[in-house]
Parts: sequence; structure tokens; C-alpha cells
Amino acid sequence: MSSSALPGFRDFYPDELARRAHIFRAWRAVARRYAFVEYDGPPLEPLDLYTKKSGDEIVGQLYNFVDKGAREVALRPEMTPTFARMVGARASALRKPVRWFSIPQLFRYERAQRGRLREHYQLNVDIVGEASEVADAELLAVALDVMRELGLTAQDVRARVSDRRLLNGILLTLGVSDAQVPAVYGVVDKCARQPRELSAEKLAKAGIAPELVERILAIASGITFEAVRAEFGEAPAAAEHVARFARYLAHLDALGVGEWVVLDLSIVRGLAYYTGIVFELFDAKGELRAICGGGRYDTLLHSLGGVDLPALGFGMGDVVLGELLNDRGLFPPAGDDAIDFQLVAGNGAGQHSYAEALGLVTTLRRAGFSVAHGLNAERYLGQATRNQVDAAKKAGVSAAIYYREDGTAEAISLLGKMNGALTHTMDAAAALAGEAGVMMGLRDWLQQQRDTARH
RNA sequence: GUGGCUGUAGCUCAGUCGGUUAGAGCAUCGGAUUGUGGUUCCGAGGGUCGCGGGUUCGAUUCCCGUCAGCCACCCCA
Repeated sequence: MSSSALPGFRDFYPDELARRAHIFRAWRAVARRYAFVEYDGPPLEPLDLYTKKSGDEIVGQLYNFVDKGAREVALRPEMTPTFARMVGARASALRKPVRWFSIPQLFRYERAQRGRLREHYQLNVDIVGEASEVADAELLAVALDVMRELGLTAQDVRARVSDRRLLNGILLTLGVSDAQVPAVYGVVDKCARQPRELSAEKLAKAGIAPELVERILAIASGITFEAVRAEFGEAPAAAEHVARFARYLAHLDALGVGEWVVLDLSIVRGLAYYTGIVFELFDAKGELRAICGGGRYDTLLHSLGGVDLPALGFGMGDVVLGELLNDRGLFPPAGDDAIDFQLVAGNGAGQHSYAEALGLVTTLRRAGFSVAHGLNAERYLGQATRNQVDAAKKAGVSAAIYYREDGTAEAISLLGKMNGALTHTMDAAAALAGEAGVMMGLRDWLQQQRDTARH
């Protein structure tokens, strides 16, 4: 091989692009259904857009370089800083709440592995200017409706939700001191990925009393919201957060996604980033990395030097999602963008010149059909019809079209099994003239062939 | 960045205890004497056996390095 894509980068051959397009279609359809509008920004940004708040250590993860104008630049690793800048620049003019989505290609300089490349596409959905938990519910409903749109069910995907404030309230009620909270977060975040003994050891080291260690680990490794409400619903430090979370769950039910959602207080996600309700989407079998993650980041816009507005959002990448759809066989077979017709010579094709036959092709294309032909006049006139038909079928063509010597043009379905109503005959002169009625009849016939082939 | 496993045709894989021109299936291309069904038959193209070095009369095979991929860490998306 003379060359291949850079490590962690993908070539999208037509089959793969079709799968990507399938995902993008679902993303756009659902985002628009929820009344979000699409935006985009530059894929290349000043390096300091990312180092300003994250520090210089993030540079190790960035695809950065110096451009010919001696500017330090980086391919965008995430969309939020760009989004924050764009919203900040017009904050006072934008109608609130802002409901925007984008499908950026993002880059990271890291070792590639399954579900994790140096480049991916990510649906970003953000809301700015609404502090109510109704917005949190709306946001998660978008993510879950994308799953549904792609054919996944509550049996395939789980939304694990948490709330930093709720966890904080619980910990304070249990007697954890403010100073101990960060250490506890660190343990809780890793709870599922490290041995229980190690977690217990770390909590002990943070000064947590032995009996409390067990309580914390039990809460972190799975507790229902009902249990939380029963135990902490009246506690002064937690009551407000329990009540808010209850309203959140009720809104999720009302939006029709309640059955996907489970409480999981071990979801911490990016200690510095989120301020309220957070969530992650996982495949229910737990085989893959997170499909999607997001939550509320009320202070981020302000800390990035922008306006002081509450905000929330999520990112959903195409890589893990694509693997899940592939595992579940949920990518549609090729066919939605099948070619409508291919010109095929029949008996006595020589009666017409190739140019005449191409006239029919041109007319059909102008009427909106997709039409292929062999691009070789000698082969059109000389190759066995059987071979031409076979080639058309293999190319995914729905119907062969013959330009016959008897003054007719005939379409013959290449879909499904042989049965009646396989052919559609038209007056060649009328077809060549592109008469509306003839074209409409042809379109109806083709649609009918596809409908019957599907069942 | 750390560790483990794996690199043979476009894809999935055989094979070579170190020995002449490295194989199969699928896919691709051409044909089966000009109107038909994902079938069948015939034929063709396609591999510097990841790359570099070492040992050897001889390396795709053994050894070392390197690159890439996968997996687990780290970290996040």
C-alpha cells in the first residue's frame, strides 16, 4: 500500500459513509423535532481557547501546531469553547433559552483504540439561559429520542443520571465534612472500575469513619431514588435537592423517556465542569464505552470569560454509537439511496443509436430519477443482455430500462422475486419528451416495486 | 505515556519443522455466439507475507528493532 489514513483517522468508503449519514440523519431529525437549530464553527481554533481554562497539560491531548502566521493553533477537541464564544458574543441579542445543536468533527491526539479514535463526529446539543430542571429533562429526552430514532430500546441503552448537589447533600447529611467531599468524589467516580477494598482504603485515608465508608460505597454502587427519598427527603442539607430531582424524574416520565433512566450517584464526570444534574448513556450490556455524556454547567460560560447564564448540554459521538448499532444489526441495508434505473440494451438494441438511448437517460434524469448507464457504447451494443442485467442488479439498481425498437420504452423491476406486474411499458416518444403523466406513472410503478419488495 | 497480544490478496483466513513460481473462499474484471433474476460454468487480474536490520548458502518462517492494529491501564469524548 502506498498510503493509508493517519492513525486514528478513518476513510469513509460508500458503505461506511452511508452508516455515518444514517446516524447524522437521526441526529438532525430528533434535534429539529425538539426545536433546536443547527450552528457550526471553525474546526481550527487558537490554542489558548483550550489552554486558558484547562491549563497547559491539555496540550498533550490536542492536535496542535504552529501555523504559517506563527499562530499557536489546535484542531478543536470539543465544541463547548467555540459554542461559549459564539453565544457570548451575541448573548444579549439571542432569544433565551438558546437551543442550538451542532455536528462537529473533533480531534484529539491520543493513542487510538476501540471506540476511541483521533477524530470523531459528535452531536452537541446545548441549552443556554434556563435554570429549571425542565431544561435538564428536555435535554436528556433529546439524547434518548435519538436512541429510539435509531431503533434502540430501553433494553439496549440505559441513561444513568446523577446530581452533584444531591450527592453533596447526602454526603453532608451522613456527616462527611466539606473538606472531605472532593476526595469522596474521586472514589465515587472510580467506584465501578476499581476493587471495593481499594475504594474503602482510599475513603479511610481521607479520614472517613469505618461505618460511614460502607454507607458511602453502598450509595455509590447503586441506590434507588425511592431509597434516597425515604432516607434523605427530609434532611435539611438534602431536601431541596431530593425534591428537585423528583421533579426532574417526573418531567422525564412526561416526556416519554422515564423507562430508560436509572439513578446512579457514581456518575461524576469531569469534576471541574458540571454543577448540577449530569447523565451518561451506556449500552445495557456494559460492553462499550459511554455513548453520550452531558449535564448542567451553569458557571462555565462565565468562567470562559463570557456571560453569566445557566447552561447545559451533551455530546454524543458517532464511534461508540456506530459500534452499538452494528452489534445490534440496526444499520439499514443499502437501498435507501438505490439507483432507480440502469439503461440496458435488449434484443435489437442496434436499431437505435447509443445517442438516442442516452436521450432517454437524460430525460429521466431531468424528471428526477437516478439513472446509470454503462459508459461504453460498444459494450452496450455488444454485451450479452444477461451480463448487463446482472451487473445492474449487483450495482443495486432497482429496475432495468430498455429502449426498444418497437417504439416503446420498458422498465423491468430487478427487485424481489418474479411475479406479476414486473414491467412497465411506456410510449418511447412520450417518455423521451418527458411527458408529465408518463413520468408520474413511472414513478408510481417504481415506488410500488419497492414497496412490494420490502414485504 | 505504560504493559500484553496480533500483522500473509480489497475482506475472512490457510500455509511454510527455514528451501525453487505463497494458496482458498468471498469480492473485482472479462466471457458463456444479443431479452432476464443475487444461481451456474469458464477465464483473468491482484500479495516486495507491515517495514528495517541480524543469523544463515538461503528468511514470509528464527532473533532484534520499528510502525500499525486490538486489549487493559492513564485520561477523557
